[in-house]
Amino acid sequence: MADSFLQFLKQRYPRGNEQLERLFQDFNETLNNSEFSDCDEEALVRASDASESLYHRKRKSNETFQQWEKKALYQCDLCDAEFTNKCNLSRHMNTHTRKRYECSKCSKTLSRLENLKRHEKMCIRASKSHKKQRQFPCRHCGLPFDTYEDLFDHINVEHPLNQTGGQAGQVVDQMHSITDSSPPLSSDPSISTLNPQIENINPLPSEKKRRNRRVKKSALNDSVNQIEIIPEGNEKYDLLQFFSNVKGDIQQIVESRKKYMRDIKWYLNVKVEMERDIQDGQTETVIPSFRSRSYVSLFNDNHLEHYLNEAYQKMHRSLEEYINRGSNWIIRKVVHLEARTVKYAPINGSSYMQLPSTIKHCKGVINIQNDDNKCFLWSVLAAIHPTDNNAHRVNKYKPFENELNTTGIDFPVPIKQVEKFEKLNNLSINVFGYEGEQIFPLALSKSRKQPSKY
DNA sequence: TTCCGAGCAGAATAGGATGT
DNA sequence: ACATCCTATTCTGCTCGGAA
Repeated sequence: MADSFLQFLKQRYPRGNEQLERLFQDFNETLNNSEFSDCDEEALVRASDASESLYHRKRKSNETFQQWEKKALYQCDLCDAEFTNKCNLSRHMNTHTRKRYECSKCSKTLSRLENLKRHEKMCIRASKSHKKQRQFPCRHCGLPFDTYEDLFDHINVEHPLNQTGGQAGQVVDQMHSITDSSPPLSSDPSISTLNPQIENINPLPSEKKRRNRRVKKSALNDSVNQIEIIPEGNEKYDLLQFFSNVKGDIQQIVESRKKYMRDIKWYLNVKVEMERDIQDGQTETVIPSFRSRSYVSLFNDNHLEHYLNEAYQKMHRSLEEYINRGSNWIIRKVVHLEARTVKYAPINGSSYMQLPSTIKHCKGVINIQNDDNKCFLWSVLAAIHPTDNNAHRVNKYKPFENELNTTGIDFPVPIKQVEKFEKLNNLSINVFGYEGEQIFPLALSKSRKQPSKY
């Protein structure tokens, strides 16, 4: 009761002045000294009145403790944030789905509609943006577009494969096979059309056949899942057409994984075979991958289509940059598109879990078998106090537990507190993640005062 | 001259609360 | 449920002064 009341006071006056903070402190000490009994509500309310008289908020609430206690608390499933108002919880969820609102004047995106409106009032670049040259002209008709996404849609609708004569999506009678020696794709989205003869003789695969072109791989009890979609017919030679054709497939894959895992993280990866001429008439062939960024799709969000468009743009842009940067690379064919999904769980250091075998057997990682939430602490101590035998046992590090200052650090340690921990203990710490057989940094030390100690 | 840190201002983020 | 206002906090870019 008393603790609960103190929590009420703190919530009601979240940013008290110095005097009020002192009062909280005294009040807390009083509680600890048991001068108040837990049932002495009247005394607590008197203390509340005293605190209220010290702090005048602009918008004063008349809510009583009893009213406050009755209020339902709405908790976010993803980050444990609590709200007294359901609407605010709903609004808060946008921070997880990363919904953005784009300024029509400068294309900047903001997190909330109201913030966008405020921004637009101040946006001094309005007049400039109207004069801004559109960056993505179509090479077929010259029509300019603001975004690659718009250009992509335009080409798919207005200039399909038959731009120079064929209609790949409609001609179904001529079933001549196509060889991999067909002419290469252009790197420019607006000239994605290939040899018109090929377009005419090579129809798109039937829907039934297309369903059979998926190759599934999974790991870690199916929590990590990869589905490869193999291009067929002209799709091999027209990346945009391929993207357009498999969009439904990807949507279906992501939706079904969401049904299975609830919240998921996913990304796309396209592999493209490329070649170039080298000396003496020989050619060099490579199969680079072009990855989209990672997306989080929550159970109830509906931004998949937008994410897909963005993912396609990102991959295509990477491909273009690769070609422009490289030495005479030309595209031979699209090998496949991978859709990789993994269960989404917000990152926190937590307890022991088995490592993937590739990491487990590399002999370079200590996986401490703790049953508490202090895996971060044990990991740091393992680096400071290396041991030859049974390095995975917590007991090896318990004697040193008090060496580290963990004031104000939560366990499991959130990524955002790593820097605070570094400062408290004068250490440099890097945190890495592992997903889809790739290691990536989650937190890199900003400390410049000394080289990485650990 | 360059680098670095402190301080400042403006903008963005996001929670509390209220009105419709 | 949604729109909106208010506002503390955080982020970011810029300037400036001191030290090397």
